[in-house]
Amino acid sequence: MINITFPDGAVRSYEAGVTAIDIAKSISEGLARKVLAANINGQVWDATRPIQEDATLSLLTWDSKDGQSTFWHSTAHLMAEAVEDMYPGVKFWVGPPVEGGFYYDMDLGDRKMTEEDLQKLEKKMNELARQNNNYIRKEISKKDAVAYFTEKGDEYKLDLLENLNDGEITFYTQGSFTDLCRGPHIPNTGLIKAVKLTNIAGAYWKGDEKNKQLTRLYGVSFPSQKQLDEHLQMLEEAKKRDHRKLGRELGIYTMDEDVGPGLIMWMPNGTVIIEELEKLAKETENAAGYKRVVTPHIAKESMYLTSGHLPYYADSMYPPMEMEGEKYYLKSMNCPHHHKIFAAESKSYRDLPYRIAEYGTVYRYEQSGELFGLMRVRCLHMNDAHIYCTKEQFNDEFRAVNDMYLKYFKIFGIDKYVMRLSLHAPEKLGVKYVNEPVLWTETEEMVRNVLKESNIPYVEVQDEAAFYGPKIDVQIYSVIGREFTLATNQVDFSQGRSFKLEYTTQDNSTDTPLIIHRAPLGTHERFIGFLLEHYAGKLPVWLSPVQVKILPISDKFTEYGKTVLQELKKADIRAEIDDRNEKIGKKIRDTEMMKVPYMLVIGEKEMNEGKVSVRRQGKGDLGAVSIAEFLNTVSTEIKNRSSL
RNA sequence: GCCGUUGUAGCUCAGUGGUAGAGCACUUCCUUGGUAAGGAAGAGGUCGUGAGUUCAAUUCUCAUCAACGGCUCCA
Repeated sequence: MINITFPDGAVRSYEAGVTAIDIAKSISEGLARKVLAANINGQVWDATRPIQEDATLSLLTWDSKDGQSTFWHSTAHLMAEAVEDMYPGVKFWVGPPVEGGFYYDMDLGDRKMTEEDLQKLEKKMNELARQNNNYIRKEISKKDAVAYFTEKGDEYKLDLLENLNDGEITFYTQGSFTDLCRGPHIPNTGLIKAVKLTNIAGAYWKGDEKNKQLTRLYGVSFPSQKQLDEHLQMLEEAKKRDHRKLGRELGIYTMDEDVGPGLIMWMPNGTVIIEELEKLAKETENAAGYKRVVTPHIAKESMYLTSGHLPYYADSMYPPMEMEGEKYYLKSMNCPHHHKIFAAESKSYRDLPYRIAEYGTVYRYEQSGELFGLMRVRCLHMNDAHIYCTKEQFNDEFRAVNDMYLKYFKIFGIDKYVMRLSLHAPEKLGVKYVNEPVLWTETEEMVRNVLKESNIPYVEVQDEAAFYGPKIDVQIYSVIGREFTLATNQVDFSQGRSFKLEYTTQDNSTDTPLIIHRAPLGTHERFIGFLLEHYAGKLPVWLSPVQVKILPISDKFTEYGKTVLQELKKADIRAEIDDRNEKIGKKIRDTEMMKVPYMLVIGEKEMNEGKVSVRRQGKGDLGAVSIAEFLNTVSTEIKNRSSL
């Protein structure tokens, strides 16, 4: 007999060799039907795998993340079975569960998969699922495993086997499909009640673009049709807050083939948002001791050779223009220009920290397939600044930048983000990173300390640093789940030397400053893209292109409406009047759709009493107040940059 | 850049080997209406671009450009 410890601490005895399913049955049949897998001593196991020793156990159902992953992983196998049926001779690479579903990478040879095939595959998968086949785990020797896949002619699985040893190789079989797989899997295909194959994509083998491109099939599945329907419904809802859709509907930005891919044109509404963000940035930076600078959009090749950018990033810079025998590049970063400003006057330690800021326009020739709405573009406006400081000043400066981030995030109500400490990879020194092993270690430790001291939660990631130093990235997710770096705070111990930047120290020698590159508000493009999705288009009043819309009931009240409009404009409120020949219901609907935060409905009653009837977007009628009272409310809300 | 999909009016989308349609938006007229779409009429597109097949191409084929879903990349 063995002792099984349950999550609540209860201990029960079972025969050795008992399975999680058996245990579930001993509790209730209903529970047993829902069990997908089990957590045994902290490891996820098949619910059908015999337990031989004392163990802690928790049963995993759809309600747990591990349960879902197992479910999706098993569905990937089911899909592979269907694919093998439709495409005999197909070779498989890997098919893991991912956030929101699963995929399987495969080599179809010369054949192509089309959207129609997906529906046929779904049908086949449903058929196979209804056969109620068990997922059967089998431990197998490396020799036999190699023999199996050699026979099958699947060089991808053989490649996987190369890195595995006897004793750690298992096969899983369901129905007619057998796969090399670590597992675990759900007990039976019959649990998979609803399947949706979402898309076909190419994916390089082992993620390397030099390798062959495999066909990747994405899908998602659920234990009930209802859950699938809800999932699809949720995706539909998410699409509604896609910044590309909102950007068009709200007149924020546009793009045009004649202008070029990835080149954003900000329309009047979007420009208002830009100006408000810049106002915020300038206020904040002024208060924090930054000075503003303005630099040109181009520079000679020699500067990017000095900076070291050209060798690393030539491919993603627009090709140079030739003038007077010189090559000029569109700038893809502002730092070199800023360094030149630092170098323009001799500096002493008394001048440090020297902080200069610019909403700099930079151009990056991003790969065509990477362009994505406002999030990934080829011309961007960075909330850029560079801080030149001594080693002694570094901690305070770096922390001040972090504090600035947190201040901004509070204003925007940004709470779902990950701070990522991006470190170098020692084996790539001299290739991807400047070859200064000691400086790397030192500065990485400095940055880590700042994060620790300020109690900011963060994750460390290798091989994500800039070529000139470690950095902290703030990662966010778009509504369709793509990850982006919203803001960045970087240490640079390299360019100061490259540009021979110097300051006179207190003892009259010279030293090179450390440089901090920072962009808490990222770029206008990405930040506004993010904000549109974050607020679902319902921007706070201070950011709204139109803050107040005046809606006269009929044209008899247009004149009064215009006097209200003048009052609002005098108070610097962005207001408009809807004097179209439309009914009030129509005017309200249109204004609601444009997500204007305040609507002022005015008619006979309001005109006679010198009032306005206030309607808040998404909230409805708030009743009538005097013009002065409304002005006061709105002005305060704007001044405080309130989020609601 | 690579794989796949798509490209018809400002927007969302039907449709066809014989040079096109709806809804919304737009213009004009009627209507003067109290908190999410009042009514009528009108205007608007060489069907992404280029070539090929054909008596005839928006429709079929190829190329190209762009967008979309991924992969790779992201100072």
